[in-house]
Amino acid sequence: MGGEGGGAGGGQAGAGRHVPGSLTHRVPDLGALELLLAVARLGSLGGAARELGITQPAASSRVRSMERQLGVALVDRSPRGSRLTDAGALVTDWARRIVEAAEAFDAGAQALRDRRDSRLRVAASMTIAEYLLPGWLVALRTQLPDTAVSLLAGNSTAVAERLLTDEADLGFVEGVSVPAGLDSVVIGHDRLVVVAAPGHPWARRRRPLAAAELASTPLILREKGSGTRQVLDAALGGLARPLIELSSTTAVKAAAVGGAGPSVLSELAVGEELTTRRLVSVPVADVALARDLRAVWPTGHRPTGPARRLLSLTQG
Amino acid sequence: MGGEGGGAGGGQAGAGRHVPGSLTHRVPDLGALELLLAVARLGSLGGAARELGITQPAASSRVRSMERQLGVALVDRSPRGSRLTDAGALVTDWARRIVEAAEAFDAGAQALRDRRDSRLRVAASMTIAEYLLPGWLVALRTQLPDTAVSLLAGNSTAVAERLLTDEADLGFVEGVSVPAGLDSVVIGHDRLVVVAAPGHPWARRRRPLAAAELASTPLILREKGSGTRQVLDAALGGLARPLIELSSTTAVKAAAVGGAGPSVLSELAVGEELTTRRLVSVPVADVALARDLRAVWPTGHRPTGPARRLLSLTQG
DNA sequence: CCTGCTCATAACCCCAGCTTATGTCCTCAT
DNA sequence: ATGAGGACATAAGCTGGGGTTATGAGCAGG
Repeated sequence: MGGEGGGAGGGQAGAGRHVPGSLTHRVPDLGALELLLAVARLGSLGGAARELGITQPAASSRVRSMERQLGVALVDRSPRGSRLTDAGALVTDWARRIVEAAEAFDAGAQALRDRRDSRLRVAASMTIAEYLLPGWLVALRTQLPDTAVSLLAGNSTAVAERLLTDEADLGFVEGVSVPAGLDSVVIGHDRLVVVAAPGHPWARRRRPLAAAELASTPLILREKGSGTRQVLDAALGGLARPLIELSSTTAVKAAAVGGAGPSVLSELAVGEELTTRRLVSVPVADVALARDLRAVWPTGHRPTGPARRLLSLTQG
Repeated sequence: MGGEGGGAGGGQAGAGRHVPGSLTHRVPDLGALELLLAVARLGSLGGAARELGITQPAASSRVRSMERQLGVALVDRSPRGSRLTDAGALVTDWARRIVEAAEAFDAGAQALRDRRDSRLRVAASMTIAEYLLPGWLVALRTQLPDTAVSLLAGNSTAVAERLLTDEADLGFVEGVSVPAGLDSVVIGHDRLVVVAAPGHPWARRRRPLAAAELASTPLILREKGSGTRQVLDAALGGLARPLIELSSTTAVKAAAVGGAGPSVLSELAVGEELTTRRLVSVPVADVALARDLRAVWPTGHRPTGPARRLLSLTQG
């Protein structure tokens, strides 16, 4: 059952150097990955080729060069079809994650492009636009393939304004207060979580952390003024002590994962890291770090049509 | 501020069609995305070009064509640098997820290629190899850039055998029993979770589900014989009733997200869907769905060197 | 034994993306 | 002012990966 590989010619013995030569040279492009997924699903190179609208030789050669690039045999060709190797199955699963991320990217980008004149105009806060909306859009697309969605990202006030001036059909905001003139429904919660690398002492902690303790410990934080920083400061009473201040959520995450220290981040931003245990969430006692995520619309104008459909996708 | 775009020429009015034309034509390739991240980080096209080892005109044209492709202005060029547009910032965040998935892919693929003659040979069960290992390898690479890691995926018995015949330095298995002749340490838990689409009645449920109730409800399941199916059957006493049987975890997830019905899946497989609320976890009362994830090694041969380093990355 | 499915190989074509060389615009220091 | 320097844009020309058509070769089943 091993992740078998073999095949794929001899060539360079030895180890895998960490060549700086960017990913592009070591990871097949999206087209190839999609092709691989299609082969996995259909069990045939030719079939996959047909599905992607290319010819069979093209598919054949593409898969072959992918195998050469990776140095691993991915599919077992036989005169009556192709099945994935064990290694191929693994690779395909990893590939699927790339493709899913690409689909989310595509859905988001498309919404960003089609501004006015779309059949569904959504206005959303940054956090929601960043982490949640692409997934919803991918789902919506399976239900309403022909609905053009446009996305406008901004803060709560901007979202409210767009709705009230009828420049958007549906809005999403985070925070406790609902802007005036809008009806809303809670669709989820954004919780700030205290996180640490698995090696950090706090990671083993079972007794919840007290607010005072959190406030007195230097943390890896976003710069002052950022949304999450504001919430944290408010929850602690303006006391958060920075260990380092970084200007992007990603940089903060990277520092925390690297063990530089504990941090406080939106659950949405670290969900992945938590389930794969690159970061561990630390229980907290008496600090209010939860915010509601709400869908909003102008009072009275209950969402209908595509807006209603999107709304139903987001609700529990 | 709004996800501003504008710029990028006039051209086709109209909506966003859901052209089947594969992702490749709508999502920039990895090279372009890396370039965008570099521009975001460095604040300059030329700087980014230098970092990626290409020339400034190449970077300039690449970014431009990316903007043309997406129909959104991504960077604000000025004679003293380039900053991201608001829309650009959003796009960059989505791009980052693709690139991270690609890095995991790369780390995994590299480990799959470098079989013997590597300085660290890891044997892992499928689930761990699929969901956890790539992340660990990415992290390990930052600590030990020159260590070649090889990965062999199989079931517990295969992992044990590799370790005992000195074909692997460190193993990872899931399950309750530790194969004979191996020492182990628990590094995490894999819990099967009952999941449903947000619209499903169970999604709103607060009272935990009883085992009997779960056993009597038709579920979307992997085919009989799969790992997760076995665990579930065992926990329920061989009683799980299938609504549909599908042959891949992905297919099951897709069906569940689509609202076909509730399902039971590994927490690792649905972590992402849970945090973005495409799926909701249903509380369960009296069913034992947790398995330990363990690192294992031959009794006595405590991991040292790179193996120890990897182990420490995985521990809480 | 032929029909029909699979995959492989060969010869050719095209365009995306690279390079080098040069131009424009702005800023800052002399 | 004026010239040096940084950052981006434009213009040529080259190259290779990925596509196409055309054809061959294994294996299954009527």
